[in-house]
Amino acid sequence: MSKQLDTTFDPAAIEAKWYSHWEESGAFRPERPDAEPFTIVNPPPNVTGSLHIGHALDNTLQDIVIRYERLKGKDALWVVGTDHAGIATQMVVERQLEERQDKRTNYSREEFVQKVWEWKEESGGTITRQLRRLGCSMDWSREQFTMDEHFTKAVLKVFVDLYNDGLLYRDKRLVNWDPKLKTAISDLEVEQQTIAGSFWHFKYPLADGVTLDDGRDYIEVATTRPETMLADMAVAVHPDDERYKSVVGKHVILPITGRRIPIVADEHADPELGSGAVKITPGHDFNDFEVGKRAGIAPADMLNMLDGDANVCQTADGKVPEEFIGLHRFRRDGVDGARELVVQRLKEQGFLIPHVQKNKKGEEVELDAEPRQIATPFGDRGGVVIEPWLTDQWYVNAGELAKKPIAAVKSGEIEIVPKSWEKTFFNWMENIQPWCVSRQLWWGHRIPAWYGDNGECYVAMSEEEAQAQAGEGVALTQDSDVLDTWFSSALWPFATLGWPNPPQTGEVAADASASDDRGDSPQELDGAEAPLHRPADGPPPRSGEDLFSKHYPNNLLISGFDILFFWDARMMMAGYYNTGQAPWPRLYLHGLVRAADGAKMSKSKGNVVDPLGLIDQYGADALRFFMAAMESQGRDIKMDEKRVEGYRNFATKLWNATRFCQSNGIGASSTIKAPEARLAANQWIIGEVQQTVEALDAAMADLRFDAAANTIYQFTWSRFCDWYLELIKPVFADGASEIAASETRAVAGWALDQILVMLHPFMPFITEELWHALGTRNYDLILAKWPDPRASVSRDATDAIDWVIDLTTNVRSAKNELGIAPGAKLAAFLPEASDLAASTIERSSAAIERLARLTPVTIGEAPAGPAMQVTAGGDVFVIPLEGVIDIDAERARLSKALEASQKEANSLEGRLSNPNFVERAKPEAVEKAREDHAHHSGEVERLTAALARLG
RNA sequence: GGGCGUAUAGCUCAGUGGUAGAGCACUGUGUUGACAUCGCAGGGGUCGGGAGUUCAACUCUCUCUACGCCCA
Repeated sequence: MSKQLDTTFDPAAIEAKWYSHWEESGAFRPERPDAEPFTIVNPPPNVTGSLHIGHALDNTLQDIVIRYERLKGKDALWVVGTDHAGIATQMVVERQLEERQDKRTNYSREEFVQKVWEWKEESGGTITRQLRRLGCSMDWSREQFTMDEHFTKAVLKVFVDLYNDGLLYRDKRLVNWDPKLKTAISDLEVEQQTIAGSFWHFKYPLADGVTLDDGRDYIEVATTRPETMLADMAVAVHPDDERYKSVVGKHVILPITGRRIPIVADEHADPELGSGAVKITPGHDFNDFEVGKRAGIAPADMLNMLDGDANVCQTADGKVPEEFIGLHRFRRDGVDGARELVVQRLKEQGFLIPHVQKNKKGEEVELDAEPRQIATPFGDRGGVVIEPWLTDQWYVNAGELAKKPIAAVKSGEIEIVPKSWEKTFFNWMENIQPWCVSRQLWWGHRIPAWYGDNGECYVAMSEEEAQAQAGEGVALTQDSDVLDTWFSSALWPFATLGWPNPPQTGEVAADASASDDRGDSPQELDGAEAPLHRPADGPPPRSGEDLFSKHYPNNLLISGFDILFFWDARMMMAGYYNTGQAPWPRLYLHGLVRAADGAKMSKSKGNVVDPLGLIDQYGADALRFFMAAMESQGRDIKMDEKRVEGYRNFATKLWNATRFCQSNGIGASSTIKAPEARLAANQWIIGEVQQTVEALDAAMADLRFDAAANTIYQFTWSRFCDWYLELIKPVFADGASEIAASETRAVAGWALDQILVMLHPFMPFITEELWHALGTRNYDLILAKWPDPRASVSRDATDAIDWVIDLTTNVRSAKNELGIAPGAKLAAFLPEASDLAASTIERSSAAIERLARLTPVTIGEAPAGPAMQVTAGGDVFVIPLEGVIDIDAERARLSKALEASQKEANSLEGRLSNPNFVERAKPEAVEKAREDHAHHSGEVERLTAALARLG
């Protein structure tokens, strides 16, 4: 039953209604057991997060794809869920405790984790509600969480498998330690920032009376981190450095600690840099760690001088003076730390070499240190300087796991779109380092490793299995760490589909054979055109369904490029390792959404645009369309609210066009195939629909979201609304042919339906509303069938309409330039009519009168007197203008056109007279040049004559 | 230091080996009861600079400049 549409379109009034209708009816994953599968997994947002503009982009693109594939009849599955987000979530809960002057360590591990679960229950629905507001058609009935029981089981299995295959191991080496969060983090979670710092130069006195060749009794070293000298274990010089050759193998006595350390030769020391000698602190610097190992120092013997908070602690040799113990590594909150005290003591003892520089007046001044810009590592979550720290952690042999993904991208088995990211991908994957996967947190997947009294390690799925390995009576303690969140999310493409459980053999979709009672309703004249599918009676679950077999590998992954390494690459590694297959054949990477001025959005800058605010203001459809239209491959999107507004206007335009149709008896169409049409305008619009579907399909196949959006936008507004609706208005005038009106109602209703289907992936809410407003439907638009016009339209008909459009545009333009009232109806004469002109004037006089406002149109000579000339295709109309004519204005108009044609003709003439062009250019190009030349020459002739006639 | 990307109309951006398009903004105008969240018409660009390849370059190659991002 069609219903009268309100005169204004109010997005808020329809969005909630349709979303809950879709979700409740199971439309997001209709029962299609025999259909080709199409699968996307959603990048799981942090469970306690909320929707930001980047999510809006990412999810809009995915929803467009999934709705498109669903309309094309596929068994489209969009897997959704949330990520437990170890560090982020634990931080949120800890912050809440802090607000109450409470802290995590006041609780047992179990109590704290319980609090996190409570918070997850409380806030976990926020982002999923927001995704619904955006219109995302995910399969909520199977919503996943990375700490669900089945998912956790998969995580443990992968850990155990990797361990048993020797690809995951425990190792003592330097890690990136975040002293604020007190956990290790991976290389990817470290961000290098350049900050202002200092470069100090010190004297390290040589031991045993040794001197350098130049007589000095010390070696000069320089450092940006003086505090680490408390754990120095060597001084390195380049093996070829003549200045130091004589002292290699000798020793220095460290000031402050009095530690006796060797001078070693190592190529790490750069003779060009500073003095050429560098202090070596293997326990607190990644480069020094390697130097230390080369110098024969075992990691276990490397001195450590910092605790987990990065406060100074006693080294194993007990040489750190008491006054340093407990100091923070450097000045913090206005309190000096070990760095400042080391500098002070060295200066007092005469070991500081001052930095001399000139001040503004040109006078030499002495500073303790040289000011410098220093690349400094920061933790991406905690925001404090990372401390390289020697600990035992679990590592994944990423280099081994990266091999298959690299080969897959090289061979094209996995396509990265846009391709320009491939190089970045290879660059990282080919230089990948062992991945530190253990985290010293409480919230997350606990590492399935148990230790015996003597440190023996047992890795197993459960404590029982570990106990079985260890044997009776061995007391076991479980590793207290949890896994990196990305270790689990790497399994998302398959663990969400039931992996590793073998498919259940139970009855599959018992009602699959339920009667097929569609297609026989009066609406479905074309029986074969029934919708392929319909929603299940209720949402799944469908026990026994083997999702993994059917939906893995997935078909596509869409993500921001910012998580290419964090997530996408690791899914590839996990996919190949665990399933032997790529997780998906295609990876689409989109950019960032930036603020209007191009700056990165950030809370601290206060330039964050809230997508929910935009939805409130313009509607979800407008925001979605904006995202699609702006998404060209490989470029960031700048926020442009005016443009969102423009797409809200587009929605209003469609709304009003539909109201017009309603008021003329145009309603829901009954066929998917284009209706039979005789009238030129109707044939023309059918042809236009056909072209639009083809262009849209091509754009979607290439994932050109901008091209797809623009295609349907232009068709709807510039073709359907601007021309077609105007062309058919005369058909509904009083006294017009009922046969013509009837045909036009059928075609217009059909064309409008095709618009709704094609636009639906981009603007799901308004299209569904209009779909139902136009008449009774057997199924919702979300489950309709993609256009398939299967029509052939006559060239004569489309030429006729193109001719009318050309005529109309030219008449309007001429009137405008001559200052003639746009509404004025004028008589026109066509001295020499082409066949096309003659038949079109015959068939479409009403349209010519209404649009071009020419009536009557006479084929024959015009009476003598002032007139203007207007062309349509090759036909030249003469329009007498006695009384209203402004001869000067018409002369100016013709002169301008003449000048343009003359210029074109000259240019083409030049090209055609160049033998090189005629001989060597493609024949089509030459032919086109000839045609254009003929046309412009003709115009020159015509316009010259017309000007002469004006006098 | 290495890698990648971008420079096209006032703004935000598409684009193709045969001398350029969209949306917004701007100017003029308002005729037909879908729509002023609109219609119609129009102005506006030596496609960052330079060189090369080509009959032909905004499009391909090199180079320079500016900006951005990633990695070290």
